[in-house]
Amino acid sequence: MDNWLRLFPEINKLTFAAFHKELKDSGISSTQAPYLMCVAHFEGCSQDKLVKVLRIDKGCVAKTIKQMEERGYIERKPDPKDKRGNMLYLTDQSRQLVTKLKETEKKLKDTLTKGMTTEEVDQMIDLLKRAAANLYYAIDWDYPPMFCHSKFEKGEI
Amino acid sequence: MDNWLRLFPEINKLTFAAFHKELKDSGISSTQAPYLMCVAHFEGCSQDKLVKVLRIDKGCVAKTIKQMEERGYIERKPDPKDKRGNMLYLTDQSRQLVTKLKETEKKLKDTLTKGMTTEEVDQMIDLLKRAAANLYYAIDWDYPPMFCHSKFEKGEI
DNA sequence: ACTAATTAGTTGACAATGCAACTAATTGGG
DNA sequence: CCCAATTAGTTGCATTGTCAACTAATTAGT
Repeated sequence: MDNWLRLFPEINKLTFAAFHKELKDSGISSTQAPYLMCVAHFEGCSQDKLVKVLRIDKGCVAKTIKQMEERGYIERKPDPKDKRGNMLYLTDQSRQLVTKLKETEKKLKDTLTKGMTTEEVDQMIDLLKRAAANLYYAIDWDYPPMFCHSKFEKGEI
Repeated sequence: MDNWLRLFPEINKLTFAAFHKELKDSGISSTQAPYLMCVAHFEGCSQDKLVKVLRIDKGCVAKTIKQMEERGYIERKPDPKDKRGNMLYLTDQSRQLVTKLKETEKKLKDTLTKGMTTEEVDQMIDLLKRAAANLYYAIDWDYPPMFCHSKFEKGEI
């Protein structure tokens, strides 16, 4: 079973497990963490932003955000410029969580790159970005990968 | 949103999408493909083998394998040496599918590594294996990653 | 300005996954 | 040999995710 493609789900699951461990008693699940981080980074953004950045179905985003709003982790205001849209914000409660999550992310990066030189880390990131871009162009998917600035307005992603 | 940790779920989703595209009319879903490939590689293995190799919950494996058996993609025989266990086999139907899946995997690897030198590909794989191992040791999970032979009997994974 | 196409979001059906409780078989320590 | 611990697998429940159909608002073509 020496198929290196399996390394991606493998690492994915391991990082999820790490988040899960850290967030056990925080009131938020490891699957919701990316939602929160995204809102933190793009405060006031639409739900559609999460769809594009996180590559999660819009139906799922709608349900999850609704739940997170009910539990007090996200505030949703109607967009004055577009009556269809919502604008997403952190709450006081979730702002603390975000700082904690950022620390967790940092720790996770340190763990993952343990024993690697800075050159190796840089090259790994570079290769992964190229891999993501390659896949995107081959697949003809809706949105370019996060790190492909090409089609995105203002290069804000 | 320049967090390179996001590259892992990103690439993961893109590869899944690629498989999804190829398997649209094959009778099997892109989530079931890994199950099939694993049984192909370890014919006669137990369900627990899939749990360890694919890092999927045993309950989920039980349900999915049951469904795949009903649909004629996997045959399940009782293990004569252990009355609790099953032994998993491909069927004639799924054997064809496996050859197709192997081709898809190969194409996907070619796509992903497009524009990379063989040295770069080798280094990427090496770095990913090290990352997976790092995470595993930090997290204290049940099973070592696929590419960590340490704890596995006979080095068969 | 009017219709057509697109876009943001919601909802419901359903598949996939994870977790916990459970059964039954096996292994190990005294 | 016997009881405790472990192991393989099943089942039910909750969460997360995808897909498709839908509403309502916006944009674009003519």
